[in-house]
Amino acid sequence: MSMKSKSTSELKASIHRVEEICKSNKLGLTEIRKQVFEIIVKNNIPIKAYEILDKISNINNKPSHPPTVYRAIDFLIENGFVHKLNSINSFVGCFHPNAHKECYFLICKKCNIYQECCDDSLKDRISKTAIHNNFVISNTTLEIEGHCLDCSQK
Amino acid sequence: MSMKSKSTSELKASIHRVEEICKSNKLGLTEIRKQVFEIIVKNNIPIKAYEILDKISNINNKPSHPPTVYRAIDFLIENGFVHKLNSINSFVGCFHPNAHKECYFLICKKCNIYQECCDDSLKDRISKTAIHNNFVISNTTLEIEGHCLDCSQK
DNA sequence: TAATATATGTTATGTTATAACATTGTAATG
DNA sequence: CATTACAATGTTATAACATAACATATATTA
Repeated sequence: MSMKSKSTSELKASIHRVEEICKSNKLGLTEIRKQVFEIIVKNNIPIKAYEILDKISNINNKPSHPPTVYRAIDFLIENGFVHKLNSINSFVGCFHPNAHKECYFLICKKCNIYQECCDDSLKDRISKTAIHNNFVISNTTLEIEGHCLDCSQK
Repeated sequence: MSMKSKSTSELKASIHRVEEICKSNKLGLTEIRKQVFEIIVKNNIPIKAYEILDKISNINNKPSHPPTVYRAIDFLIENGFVHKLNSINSFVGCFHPNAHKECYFLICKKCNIYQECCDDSLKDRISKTAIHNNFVISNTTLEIEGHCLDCSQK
């Protein structure tokens, strides 16, 4: 699997999917939340909160404030539409929301492209590790940093 | 494996081990670096940089500044004596430095006790996932948050 | 000893995130 | 319809986390 960025149609589909999920679950996908989601998914690399803030301010032609952005992000994360990459304080869109609540990531340090890598065998292995330690998982952060194929060949 | 805190003898051994490694590798384990390491390992839960700062200031009876602490932390992380938990912006001591450069963690959200869980099968699984994606790993963050046995029974 | 490298001190500032409270919009209920 | 309640957003301020830049000190070695 390559780490190329998403196509326009993939982006559209992703946005449409979120709209549908919100509609059917009666989640308030307000204008700001939608704007923030679109900014995040259209960015093909992880984006920072204050970068979103700048973009939102530009779109709406008036300054926005951090809480506005962080609240929207919270909403999007709570509902599985967006993930936070703790290792780089950045946010990425989820391209299969509802498939699972946890996502694992490969993050290229050179080109910053990221890739979800949530295969079941990995999930199982983490689950077994937790069980082995009598531990009940609430959430998992797995972020693998390194170099993607393209960047490691250069 | 329980998540109880380390015994005094384990702490002493841990500190002594670091001293030995530094001596044999000619790493400058200065007074401040040693103080910061001891503060981190003696704390049986993950500790934050500014908590370390307070403790250092108290020990030395004079105010220290953030760069002093962050530099010491950098040194300790570079040499594998300490790890950062990105999901909670906190630091923990490593009780088997040099065994491997990566560590995986279970972190109890209730009592904050943490547990290293670096078994090979998990490491292999992560490694395979990377290979499958043509990805070359430089570093991995795996932090499993949830509840330990004691806290999930209460 | 002079030159160099390593570590620390100090000031300031950059970056990331949230608290607290006011205001607005909207839906539900009497 | 007015009232209440709730959800969302606006706004100001500040908390929490981290580093840049430059000065000073300490140790190493040519």
